[in-house]
Amino acid sequence: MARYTTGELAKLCSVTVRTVQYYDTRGILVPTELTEGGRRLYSEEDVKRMRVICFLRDLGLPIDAIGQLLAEDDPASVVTLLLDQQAQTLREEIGERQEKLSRLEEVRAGLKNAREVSVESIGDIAYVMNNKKALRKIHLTLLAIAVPIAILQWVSILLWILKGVWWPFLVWATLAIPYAVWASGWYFRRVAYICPQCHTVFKPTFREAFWARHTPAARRLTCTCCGHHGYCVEVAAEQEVKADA
Amino acid sequence: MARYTTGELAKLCSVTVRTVQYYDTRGILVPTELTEGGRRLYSEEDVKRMRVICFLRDLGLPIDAIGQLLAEDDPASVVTLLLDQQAQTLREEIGERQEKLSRLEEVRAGLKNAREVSVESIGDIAYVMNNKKALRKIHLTLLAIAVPIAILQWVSILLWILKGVWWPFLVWATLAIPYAVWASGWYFRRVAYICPQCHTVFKPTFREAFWARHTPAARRLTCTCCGHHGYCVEVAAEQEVKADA
DNA sequence: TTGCTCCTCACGTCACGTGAGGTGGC
DNA sequence: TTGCTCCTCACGTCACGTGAGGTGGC
Repeated sequence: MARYTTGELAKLCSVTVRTVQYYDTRGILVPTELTEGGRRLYSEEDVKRMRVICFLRDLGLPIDAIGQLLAEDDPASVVTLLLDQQAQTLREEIGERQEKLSRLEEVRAGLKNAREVSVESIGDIAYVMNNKKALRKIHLTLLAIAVPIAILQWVSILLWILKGVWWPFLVWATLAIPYAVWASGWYFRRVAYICPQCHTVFKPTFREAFWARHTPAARRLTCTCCGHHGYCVEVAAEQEVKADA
Repeated sequence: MARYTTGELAKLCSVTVRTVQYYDTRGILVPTELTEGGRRLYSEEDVKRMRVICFLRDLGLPIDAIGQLLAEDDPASVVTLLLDQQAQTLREEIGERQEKLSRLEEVRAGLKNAREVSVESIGDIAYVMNNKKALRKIHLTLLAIAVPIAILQWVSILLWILKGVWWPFLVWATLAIPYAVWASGWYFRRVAYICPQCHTVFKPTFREAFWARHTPAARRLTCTCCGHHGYCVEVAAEQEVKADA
């Protein structure tokens, strides 16, 4: 009967001697024989077993699970479960990493837009990203508020032009202006801005915010903290401001 | 100036107290102040820094890298590199896991076809999977050998039917039969079979293999090791058999 | 004084890698 | 005798979790 030393087994299975020794101490693959000098000797069977261990290990199974599986009287019942679990784990790990990857891309995009790359600007990007869901909710709500008014506007205008009926437009105008002011107030109570200079989250006055130049994501404001004037990225306010603010 | 205890900071950043302590010992986030009693006190700045640390950590960056990044005078040059590296790492990890996942599915399919689920049958599946590339190469070579002969066959048959020229078919037939025997010999010297009973890789006699019933992946043979008769999965032989075999 | 929080060791996780110092076997 | 292989500790990896045993601070 052929006998292999630790080193020979290691070479046959493309692992290190240390790995073979480790599997012995863990009881995953115990040598068939020991020399008087205490050296491990492995049989042909052991080589096959080692190959199975490496194969399962390379699928990502933990070695303890492999050890238990190979010690089982009836592996059939365990192995399918184990493989299913592992498949599930792998899918989850892939999902996690894809999520991280897409967040990473977002950060890279954020850094390109940043004035300077500092710890604080990374903090700003983190803040904006964590805040995005809340901000989107506010935007969607505002849209839901604005859409019916816009519809009424166009209906009244069309009535005027096509039918010469002018009074619906007058009704619309008298209602729409206070409505728009109220909606703006509602909106600015719920959002805040990040100063790119001092990185503080601040709330501008209603008047300044209302008339300020803006892009879809930022507004040209004066920071209430450091006085810096420039485009500030919009975020959802931490909590609604109380009546006195 | 607001000061936060370890527990308060932990709550604000949704981490454990132990994590906060750990980041201190690692020098990633050292508290601004210590009480006389040796308790850590963190400032508002520290909270922001902790948030950045957690944000970057959640992208999968190692904390040492985060620590170095935040200690940098000019993070700009480092941060892009670091993020690019991390993106690369994540992509590789996703690739690895997808590869493992597809191998897992293969194993599950293999187990369904196995007669019984034992350590040896897992070994067989591993063997077949590792062996697949070599086997595919043999199959493709055989195909390359067979295709020209098949073309000649059809050309000669068509000549006979359409033009009444019969002699090309005769020439084809006299050449094709020895050629086919030679090709079969070439093929069977290069493949072997796994016995589903004793899990040995064996080579049948040419005569038995040539006449045996078969499917695309298996052949009905008698194991030269245990005498078991039944379908045996085809694999590429470890090395070409020498002249005397 | 009683809870609660915080402190510092120090071990455990997972699958080995990497020496250190010694020895078997050709 | 000389290399080469193998042996057993034992520490290191990574980011903390989990007690143990003690103490600060309200």
